Amino acid sequence: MRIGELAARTDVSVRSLRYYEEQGLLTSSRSASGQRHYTEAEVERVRFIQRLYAAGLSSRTIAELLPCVDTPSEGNSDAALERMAQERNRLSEHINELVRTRAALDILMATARAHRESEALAQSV
Amino acid sequence: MRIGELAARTDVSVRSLRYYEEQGLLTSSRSASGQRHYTEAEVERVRFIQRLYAAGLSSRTIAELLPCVDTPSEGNSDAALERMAQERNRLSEHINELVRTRAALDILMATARAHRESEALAQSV
DNA sequence: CTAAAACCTGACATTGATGTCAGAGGCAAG
DNA sequence: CTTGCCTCTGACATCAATGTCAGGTTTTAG
Repeated sequence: MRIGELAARTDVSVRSLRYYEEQGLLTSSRSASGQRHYTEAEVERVRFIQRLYAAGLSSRTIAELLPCVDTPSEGNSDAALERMAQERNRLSEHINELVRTRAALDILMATARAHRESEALAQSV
Repeated sequence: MRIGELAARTDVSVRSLRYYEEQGLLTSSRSASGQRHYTEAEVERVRFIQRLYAAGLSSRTIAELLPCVDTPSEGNSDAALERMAQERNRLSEHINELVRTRAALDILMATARAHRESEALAQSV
């Protein structure tokens, strides 16, 4: 498929796809005239990339991990495994923090609701 | 306390504290000579702001929610409550996504480890 | 064949939070 | 009083991901 279709199917802009390639996160075969062509597999790959972005990884970090996805053997494995474990921890910590923040929001909302009700009560008297 | 101390205690740069004030997230009383002064309460507030930033809220969004924290009564409550619920949902979704990403990373790591072991095995033969 | 739509490269713009610098003033200790 | 550190404002720089535009080529549909 060409870049437009990949963009449509992944909800990622054409611009971004080209940027991913520039950053070494994505590869494409080129037609004789130079147009990028992708296979089905790239759809999943782009979604995975998006997911890592959403997890707060930079493209540099993603670029370090993806080779490990492509060829899960090789000498890279050792350092890459370390790297992944590290990012995994960062992610876990981040998740914990978000959960705590959500809890804080819940308390805030409960307080606000309580105030609203006490106001309604005051008004009804 | 002055801005330097607040910065030190919250691990937020002086520059950022001034930025928060500019964005309406933080207020300070000024001394006669124009220097900012803060109370103990601001320490917690800055930490909370950082927390919301980490949760992916923009300063604009934070600015919408904080009034509701300061005066949890008033007419703002109604719209603000809606806003908070909305952000709360966004946050929950985000957390879910991160958890799924972490799971994907775990699978990747397991695969890499398996490969490493099978290689070690091959070498030992 | 022709026009519209999609693609190419390369460049510049944008956004948000933050860094950094310059020039000036404030404040505490020696 | 002076020296050193902190603070002030205002401006410009940065970074990463993405948007946007221009000028040119390719592909597709009629």
